[in-house]
Amino acid sequence: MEQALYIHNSLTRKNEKFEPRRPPYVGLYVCGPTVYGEAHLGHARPAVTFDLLHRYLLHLGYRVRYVRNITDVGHLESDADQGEDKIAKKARLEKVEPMEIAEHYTRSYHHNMDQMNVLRPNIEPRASGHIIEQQQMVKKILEKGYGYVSNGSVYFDVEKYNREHNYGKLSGRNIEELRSNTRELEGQEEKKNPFDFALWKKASPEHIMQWPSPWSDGFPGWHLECSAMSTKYLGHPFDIHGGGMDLIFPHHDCEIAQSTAAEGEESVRYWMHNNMVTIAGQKMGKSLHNFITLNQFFSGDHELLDKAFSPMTIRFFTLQAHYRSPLDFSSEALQAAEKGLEKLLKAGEIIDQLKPGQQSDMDLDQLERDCYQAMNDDMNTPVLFSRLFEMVRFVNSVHQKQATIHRDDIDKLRGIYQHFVQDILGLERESQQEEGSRLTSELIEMILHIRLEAKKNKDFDTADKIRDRLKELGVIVKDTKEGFEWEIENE
RNA sequence: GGUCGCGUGGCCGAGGGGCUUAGGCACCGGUCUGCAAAACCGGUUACGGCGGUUCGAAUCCGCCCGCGACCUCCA
Repeated sequence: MEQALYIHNSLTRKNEKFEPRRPPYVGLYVCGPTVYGEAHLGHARPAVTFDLLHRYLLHLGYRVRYVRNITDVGHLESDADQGEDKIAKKARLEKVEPMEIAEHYTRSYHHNMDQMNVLRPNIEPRASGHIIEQQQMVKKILEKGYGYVSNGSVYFDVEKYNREHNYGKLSGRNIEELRSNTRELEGQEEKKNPFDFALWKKASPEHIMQWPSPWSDGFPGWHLECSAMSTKYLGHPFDIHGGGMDLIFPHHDCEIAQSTAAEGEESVRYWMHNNMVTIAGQKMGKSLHNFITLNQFFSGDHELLDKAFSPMTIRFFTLQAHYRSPLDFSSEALQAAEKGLEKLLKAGEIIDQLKPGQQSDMDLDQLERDCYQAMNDDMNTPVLFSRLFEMVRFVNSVHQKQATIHRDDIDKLRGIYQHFVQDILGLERESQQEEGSRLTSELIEMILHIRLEAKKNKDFDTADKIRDRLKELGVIVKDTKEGFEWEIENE
């Protein structure tokens, strides 16, 4: 692979050549879910985006350690009254242990991600399992003089940090702007400046999730877990940190500040951010009644959906847009994606049936170069798909004997398909009742042979009756020159 | 209000100063077919608005309109 991978670094806002610090090893950290509810599209997009990156890096031969956290503690309810721990709040409502809630939704998340063929990260650390590491980081920041204790809580001294470094460099904010824009909120009197953020927060007595610390019984500040866990598992500095665009400020700017304060230098070499998801042109939100969970997509059980959409369709649809563009979901667009995906998967099956000819009517080396070029250009999957669909057209033409392919090129074609469609894009046919279908297949074939006889005898009434009846049962029959083809309709 | 980003044909979605017919879906015509489906071939519909820079702008600049993310304890 001569070409080099370029990725868009949010820090410089430019596409940069990707060069790992210690090849062939690559450290990748991505902000994972807060497990207090079912996974929705806002979870699917970053998961699929960075799954693509993960898979591509593996394909290129890198040894990747992919870390994605599970946030199960410490984050406060914004619209809620008391600033009660989000998970604790839900637990009280449902009368179960907070960890039970976290566990439940973690499993649900895993299940949804498996359905979409998202490879599991190598490590999925939980914030609750890394309280010690987070406390150590707080200590380190205090020792270096970038934090201060106030009433049992520890805050990060943004002003001091900003004198030597650039706070807000990732989001393009500056401290003066923040000063003038900060809203008046309760509890600010503990802080030197309103824009200081918590490293450790003292818990109120009714707060369920809390841990002892030198400063108070409390819980770690929001941004700390990612800094602590990425350092622990990937070292310092590490290669790539990813997440949604909505996390750039304050989350990732705070991470930069914390790590830099603790370690003396920045910890992340490439920042990558996926764009957001909208539904029928609107942002997704519970109050807008367009909040759709992945399970609702898979079942079709939502008023905005005309039908169910398979996990693989959601994956394909997500990848059809570039990860840095906004992605708008609609029933109509998804139905188009469903057909496109089917066409692509079908072509994969046809490749195995191709008959070789004298020469090839398509330059497969060029095709392969084009595919790599698309991926290397900041993972331009829309362009990759346009190349792959050109390949699909060629495959179908050969299948219909309107084009030819040389024997050697069939293997090459199969390789390209395997690498790009299956390995990198992670698109595969969802297993449709594999077991017990052998008898079914043979029965269908037998019936179709009888139909072929009928056709030969010009008994089209019988032939059509068989085809219509099979269609009712979900079996699509297609006549060909040699005889017939059939397939089972989706769903 | 501030920062950043987006606005492409019926729908989705790349590209990004002249030449990409991008691609998918839909629609129309053709080939094939007993018919149909699929596939293949061909076709239609573009670059939010107004100015400017340029020999030339969808692509650069300005303003306007519309949409989105973030703006400190909500990943």
